[in-house]
Amino acid sequence: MPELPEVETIVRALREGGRSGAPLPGRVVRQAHLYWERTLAAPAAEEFYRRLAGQRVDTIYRRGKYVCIQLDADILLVHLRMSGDLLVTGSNAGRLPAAHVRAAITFTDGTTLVFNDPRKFGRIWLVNDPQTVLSGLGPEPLDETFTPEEFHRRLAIRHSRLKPLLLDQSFLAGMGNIYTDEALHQAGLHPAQPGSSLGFKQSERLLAAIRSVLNEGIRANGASIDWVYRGGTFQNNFRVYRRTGEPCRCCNTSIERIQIGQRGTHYCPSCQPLMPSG
DNA sequence: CATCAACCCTGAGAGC
DNA sequence: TGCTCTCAGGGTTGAT
Repeated sequence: MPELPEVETIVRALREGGRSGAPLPGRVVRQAHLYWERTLAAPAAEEFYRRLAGQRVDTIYRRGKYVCIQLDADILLVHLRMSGDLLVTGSNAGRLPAAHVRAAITFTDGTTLVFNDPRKFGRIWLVNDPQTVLSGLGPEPLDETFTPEEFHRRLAIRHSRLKPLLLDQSFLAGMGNIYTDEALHQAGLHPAQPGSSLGFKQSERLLAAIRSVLNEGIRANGASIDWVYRGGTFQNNFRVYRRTGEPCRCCNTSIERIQIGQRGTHYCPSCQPLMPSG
């Protein structure tokens, strides 16, 4: 499931070329097509086709888990959700990847940007101002200007447990189930620990752990699990995620799996004790 | 604000 | 082998 590192990997591939062919910037849209209309969040399909045609791709960047493709006049925003993927097919391919194509944008050079999404949860927006979609997002965890002091301040006013809090995109943008479990383990914090119970040192340690696992994930080109394969290798570095019953790499204690906020949560009971929050 | 449940979907894995 | 059943998982919405 694409989280920040996986989205970053995809963005870099689209921007710089690589697994998905030559770089996207500079190409001009000839035509778009939707194979599953609900993939398009806004605007209506007819307007989407009309406005997109003729626009040239400018810059490509990531905000939270969104892929942002800046065009001449508008910006194309893509959220991959559970199973989405973006790739570019070659000019002489003429065929789309067999599996689950929900949308395709063909350029004047004959290449096509394909949105593949087996579970149909992914969404695409074409808007003039990205803020109409992205305004609710919290800070970027890897942004250097986002300080431990600021992070601690945000934690201090939230009584929610750390697991659902870190998954809340308005609190912090980009974390998903994998990297949240991994970061909490690295920080030695129990997933049910209330955010407001953390002292400054613990907040600082948590932010460092978050950055550490995200950077590690990016370096590994993301994680490849389930049926969505991206060529990433971070799954080989999991310390707790999907390691239920296996020994903790730090202390050999058996990793446990619990439900917190409707999410499967993996942690080491020994390395991540629940601290009294009084 | 915190918590929970339902919903959107499909493929994988389990059970038979 | 092949069927049916359950469930994960991000995010949104609505209820308590």
